[in-house]
Amino acid sequence: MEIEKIADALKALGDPTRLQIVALLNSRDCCVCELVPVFGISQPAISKHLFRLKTAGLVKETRRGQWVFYSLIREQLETIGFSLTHLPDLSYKLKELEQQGLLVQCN
Amino acid sequence: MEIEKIADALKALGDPTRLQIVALLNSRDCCVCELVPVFGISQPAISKHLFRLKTAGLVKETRRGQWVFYSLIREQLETIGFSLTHLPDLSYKLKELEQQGLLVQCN
DNA sequence: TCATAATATAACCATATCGTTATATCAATA
DNA sequence: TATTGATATAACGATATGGTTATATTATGA
Repeated sequence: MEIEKIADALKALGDPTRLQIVALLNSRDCCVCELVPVFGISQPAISKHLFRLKTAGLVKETRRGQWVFYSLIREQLETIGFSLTHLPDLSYKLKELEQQGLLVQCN
Repeated sequence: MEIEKIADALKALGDPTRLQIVALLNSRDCCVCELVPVFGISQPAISKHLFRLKTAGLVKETRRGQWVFYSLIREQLETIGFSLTHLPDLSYKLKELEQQGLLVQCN
């Protein structure tokens, strides 16, 4: 892959919110409505981050009825030479929200 | 490592010039005066990119007399989960400049 | 010690980035 | 079909980024 494309993907990963989104998606696919309450930012901000990751070829979306789920494209991460194994497991954030009843039932 | 630190290092890598600098340093340590002619940008611009990489903990500097050589901190790249093996070998750029006599004799 | 070469820092500017709020789009359902 | 909920897009603003030129710093050598 051209070095500019790799740089673009690394830049997409080089934001704390997006990198945490990627870490979450590493534990399981997530719906936009699940990601919003994890971070203290607006739904449009989350949508834009997801769009940025999608543009870099790092995630793909799947609509399930009303909801849109995002998942990692692991081959692309492999292609740019980035390994997820060094990222912390953030799935506890989703679990906490779920226990507090702050997640919409989207699946 | 905290995810913010990883994101910061990935952001440092997420610029085409800096990623190419890293690719060059992967082939051998380089002096600032060698890097300047490789890219079409000014010496201060190169210095700032190197400072950014240094701040992210990705490179270190060693002064040899008049010249300052930069080298990769490979453990840090490993720590953030980034592998250099997918980067193209850019050492030909230095070789071309050398053959054209456009490199200062700095070692 | 003074001139020169290499590098770093300062000040500045144009553009990109990342957030916001408001609004549009799309699917589900009463 | 009208309403509601989820998501995307538009428009905007504050700050970050990456380049420039000018200047300061540091080391070498006549």
